[in-house]
Amino acid sequence: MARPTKDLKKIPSRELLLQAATKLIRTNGYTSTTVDDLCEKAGVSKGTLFHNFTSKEELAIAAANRWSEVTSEFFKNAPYHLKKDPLERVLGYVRFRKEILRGDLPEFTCLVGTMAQEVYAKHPEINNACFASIFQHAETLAKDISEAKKLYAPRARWTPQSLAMHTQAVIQGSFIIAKASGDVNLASDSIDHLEKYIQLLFINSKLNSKNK
Amino acid sequence: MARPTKDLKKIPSRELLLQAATKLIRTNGYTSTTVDDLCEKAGVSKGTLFHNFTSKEELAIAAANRWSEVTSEFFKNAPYHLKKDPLERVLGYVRFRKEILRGDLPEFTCLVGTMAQEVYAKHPEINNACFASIFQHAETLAKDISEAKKLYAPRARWTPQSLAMHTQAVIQGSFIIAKASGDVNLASDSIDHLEKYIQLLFINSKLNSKNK
DNA sequence: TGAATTATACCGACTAGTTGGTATATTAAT
DNA sequence: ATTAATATACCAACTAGTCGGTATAATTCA
Repeated sequence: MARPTKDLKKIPSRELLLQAATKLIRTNGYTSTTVDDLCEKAGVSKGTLFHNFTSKEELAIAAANRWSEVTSEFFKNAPYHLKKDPLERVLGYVRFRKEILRGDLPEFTCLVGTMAQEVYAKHPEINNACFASIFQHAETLAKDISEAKKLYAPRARWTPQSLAMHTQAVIQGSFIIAKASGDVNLASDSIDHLEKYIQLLFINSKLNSKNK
Repeated sequence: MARPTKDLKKIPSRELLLQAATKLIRTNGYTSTTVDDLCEKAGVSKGTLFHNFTSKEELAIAAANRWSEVTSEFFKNAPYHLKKDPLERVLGYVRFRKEILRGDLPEFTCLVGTMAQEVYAKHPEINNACFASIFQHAETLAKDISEAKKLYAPRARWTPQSLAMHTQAVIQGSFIIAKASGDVNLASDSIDHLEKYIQLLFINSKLNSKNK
């Protein structure tokens, strides 16, 4: 007794709405994205939206949470994780972030960074979801940084957490510059500087260790 | 024959509106800031707003332009400019940016960075004004970086412009992190990393030069 | 000078359209 | 038959922007 209807089932409305929210909010921000826009983009009626989410705000929160899941999966499967040397994994991460600056701005720009900036005062719950996403992502990176530090710069005074968070700041900042200028290369250049910084941070410690 | 009425004249409505726009948009973003909010904050009627500006968008553009003027004046008068060594001026700038992270978020956060991120797709003219502001500011810094480079790292392959823009990216990114987390220290830490990067960039070049 | 004219700054009620959200109806799944 | 999912019509609040009009200042003219 096959159930072809279920197996061939189309993407559920909830998922379509989350995707629509991600696209539209990345492009135009939270406030400018209207409920009607979301419904139209998802190809779904207003009733469906409010059947799945109690409010536009809740949809935004759900989108931020889904963003966390999707991106963590995306980076988990990225090739740089295969490197055995933790420093190479850290540098691989940074290079990977540069490589994925392709296509139109809303395609590589960060949903949660965009939203956090805009809604932090009026929608603290959305803000919390955004920070959780950024923080969680930074923590994953911090693990590799921590291993690299133990290996190559055990005495350095900076913490892996702060370097991980700095990495996120640079990436978020580079998105702002890219959006403002319309020139992705500026974002790319900034990430190059970040890569160089991390290299210098470790190379220098290596030298210091040798000299002591 | 004194003219006390004129001399004691109150701040013109136009100026009040620009100040209101700066405060409100920094806090809530462009779209969430309503015309009524702006009027109320400025203590001015709607008629007055539209007498001085043709649209909310034009007010935002004017606010971005005024932001350029005010901030450039503010940094021009900052103490780090007195240093004779250009590298010290560059480092002084970075330290100064860290020092002014005081008070509530909307007090030190960047108007044009906030707006650019939000409006780049729907209000390109606002976006242009924002980029002009960021770019102009970066160019001022690039001059000092350029002098420092000639002095201490003439052969390094990075350009003063890209380092100046990177500096802006870090600062903008640190604002996002601060807003998302509600913790100014994270912004502060990120700027510390930036300072260390610039130091390493020059120290390392000095070493390279000596070794050659 | 001082009255007439004109330009500027300002006000707040109003409007046409939009907003997030609801109520009710219809359809599909079990 | 009952529940879940979707659609549509609708609403009250809000939105940016308009309009008719007033108060004040600047300019012109007698």
